[in-house]
Amino acid sequence: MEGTLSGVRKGAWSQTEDDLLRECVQLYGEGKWHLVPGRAGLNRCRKSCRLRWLNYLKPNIKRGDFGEDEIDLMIRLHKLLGNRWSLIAGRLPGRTSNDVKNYWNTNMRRKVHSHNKDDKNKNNVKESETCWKPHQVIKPVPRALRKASPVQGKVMSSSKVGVSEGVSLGCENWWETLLDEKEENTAVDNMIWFPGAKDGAFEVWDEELGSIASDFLAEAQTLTDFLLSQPSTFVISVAFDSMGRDFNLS
DNA sequence: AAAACACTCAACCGCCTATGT
DNA sequence: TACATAGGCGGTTGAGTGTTT
Repeated sequence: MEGTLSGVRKGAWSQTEDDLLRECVQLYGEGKWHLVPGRAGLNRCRKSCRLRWLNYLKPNIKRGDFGEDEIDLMIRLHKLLGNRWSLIAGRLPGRTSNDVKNYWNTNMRRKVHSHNKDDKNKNNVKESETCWKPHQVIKPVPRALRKASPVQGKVMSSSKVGVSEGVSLGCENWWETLLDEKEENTAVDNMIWFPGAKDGAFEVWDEELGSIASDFLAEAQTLTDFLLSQPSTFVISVAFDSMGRDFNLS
């Protein structure tokens, strides 16, 4: 794994390198990763430095096994967001996207696999005892509603889902009405939409995906209930995160 | 005891997007 | 508008370690 081809060191980080990187970040702060190798005196590429810091050296990184609550939240988030590991990790304090991804790929994949086998055998084990079954991932498709005008922009259609182009949201401050009743917020030409894409773009879920989202809504009479219920509040905060806005439910 | 196999996780790679010129 | 550069992300790899045979 280790090598110095093209002059840049690769492979596992030594204690000395870790110390240099830590010192550099403490001195200059995070960011400007292209300057870090020079500043720290490291023969590593910017990406390697960034990754090492984010996944290993950064303070408050939680090590060790995932707790039950973390796993539960991870499953819910994955159900909603798909393989958006950084977003999922953002909702799991102290966990990195790499941790989440690794955990999912090792533990959860195996569970899916074993579940499929179980299905074939059709034994008497109750669903609640198997704890887990493969779910259909809601993979939101970002639509063209850029941050320049996340409010007054248009929800662009996708021929795949067959929605009329350019549905105006007609909502000056959409986040202010986010907590209104679901009828007002979810129905756009038979589609369910949520803000939540990167950089303020909206994401639109078609009816099929919406039916899965309804799992989350099942226990709530209104969207307000849904959004305010744990752990679904991340839906809002993800949206606010992505728009660079602070969000506080209290 | 040792070989084979399975698993974990740190790290790399390539791609995409945002931003600056 | 086009290009260059940086930041960030998900997918994948492979060395190290643990377990089984």
